[in-house]
Amino acid sequence: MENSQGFVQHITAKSENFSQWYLDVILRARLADYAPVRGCMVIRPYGFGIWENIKELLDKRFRATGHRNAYFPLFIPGSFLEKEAEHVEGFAPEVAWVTRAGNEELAEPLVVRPTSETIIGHMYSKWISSWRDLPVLINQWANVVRWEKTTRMFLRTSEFLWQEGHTCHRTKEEAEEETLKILDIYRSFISEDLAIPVLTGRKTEREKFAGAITTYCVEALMTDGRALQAGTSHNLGQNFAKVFDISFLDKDNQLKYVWQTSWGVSTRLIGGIIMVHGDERGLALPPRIAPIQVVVVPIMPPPSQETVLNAAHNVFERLDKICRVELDAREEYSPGWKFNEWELRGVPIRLEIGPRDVKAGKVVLVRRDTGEKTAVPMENLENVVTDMLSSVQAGLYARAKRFLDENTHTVDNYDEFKTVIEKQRGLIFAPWCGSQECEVSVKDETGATIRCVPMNAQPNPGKCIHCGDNATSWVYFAKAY
RNA sequence: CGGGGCGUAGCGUAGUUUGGCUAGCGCGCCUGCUUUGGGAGCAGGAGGUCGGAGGUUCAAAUCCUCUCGCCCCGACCA
Repeated sequence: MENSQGFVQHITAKSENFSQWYLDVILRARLADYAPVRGCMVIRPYGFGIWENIKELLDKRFRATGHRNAYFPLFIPGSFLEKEAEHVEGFAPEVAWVTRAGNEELAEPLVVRPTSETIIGHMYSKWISSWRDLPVLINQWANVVRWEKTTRMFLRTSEFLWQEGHTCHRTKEEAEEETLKILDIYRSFISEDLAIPVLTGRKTEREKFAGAITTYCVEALMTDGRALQAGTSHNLGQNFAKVFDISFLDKDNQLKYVWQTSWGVSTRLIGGIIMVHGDERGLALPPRIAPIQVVVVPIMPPPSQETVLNAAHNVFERLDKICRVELDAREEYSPGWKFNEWELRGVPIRLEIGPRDVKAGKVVLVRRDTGEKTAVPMENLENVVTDMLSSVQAGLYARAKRFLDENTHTVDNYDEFKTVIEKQRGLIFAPWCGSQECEVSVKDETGATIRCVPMNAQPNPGKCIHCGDNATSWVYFAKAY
């Protein structure tokens, strides 16, 4: 794309100041705005449109695997949170409390849910009594509140939207299978629908969910070289079942605790989309989740106004049957202004139609990922648009995949490790002895954390990057959001 | 939570050091005419009391105290 700087007058250069660029894109593309409450944001219609598409596509995948949606209360009795030791310790510092209603002090203070394991566990203990009641496969789309000290739009806000799945199983094996099944749904959803390549793996003891026995995760690499945890799937074992007494009589007439899982992704995914696909011109949205997939911009100098507008309406009607299309016929903005605006807002395909095109029976298509322009005969319109939407989706994925590959470094000595983290960032694949001491030391000394232990860890030779003892596995390190 | 920076019209800012403001400018907005294939032009017009509270002073955007919020770097964290 030539002259890319000249067109973008309203956002900070991505190469100059990534953080500021990120915020500018969000505000200028009208994805979200600051709320009058500390750490909170308003998700505007365009940003919420992305979330609605994410919801729809993910929900389909959940339903297809037997999950059903439900809704549990926003308020949780304060005492619930304290029942699971690790869980309290993990969440206590960031929990918001309700202690008063009107002028009355509440007999038992309530917490605003930071996550729903406890209250759902409480209900499950009422609902489950026999092995025939299992499995329970419930998901909830909800808001949660975590009083974070440092907030950042979409990545970490005091309140955010997410889905949380909570399941109960008869056996340990079934629970593990569910945990991994969900991890795979996340992996395929994020790579196929969001066009973001991810790593899958297991969290270390230090990084896992408070109260889980194992946490699996999908990690993505942002274009500033930092990793983003995009989703997690936890095997909760029987920790919560024991605390909330979720038990059942098994086939062998023995009373047993259920085996549970929980898993979630949040509006943070939108932050990931921005940071993976965005460029100097602003947002670039993968077609599958773009609220507007094609924007029709008519170019109508005076004598031809009616002809062009009619043709544009006709094109709109045709495309409306096959994709999410919008006609931008506003007269108060020039075509050039609209081009820049819709690029900033990340619309995958722009369709230009002017007097010359009408005369020639063509339209011009411009794709957001490459800027490439194509003149298309009117009669092929639907086919070409459909193909181009797939092609943009694939193009964005390919570009992100190339970036991930080029920024994943295999390193086996600590000096090189430190240099790479400091100068190039990205992911570092390195051997680790498995001790928390080394994990913490590396973090203190370099700022990098272990993002995940890969799923199919081969028996690996090698010496721990930090202490030099025999490595138990090769793991991915990165600076993370 | 620590260090640094910033809050003046919808947005971006000048003015703050050295109080004197009737707060200046650009974009955007409104009206009209001309325009329309990469952020159109001209003319006219509306809009701010300087994040908030208190104080010093004849006089405060400007000085002092407190407070709220945002950004950056770090710490912490699902």
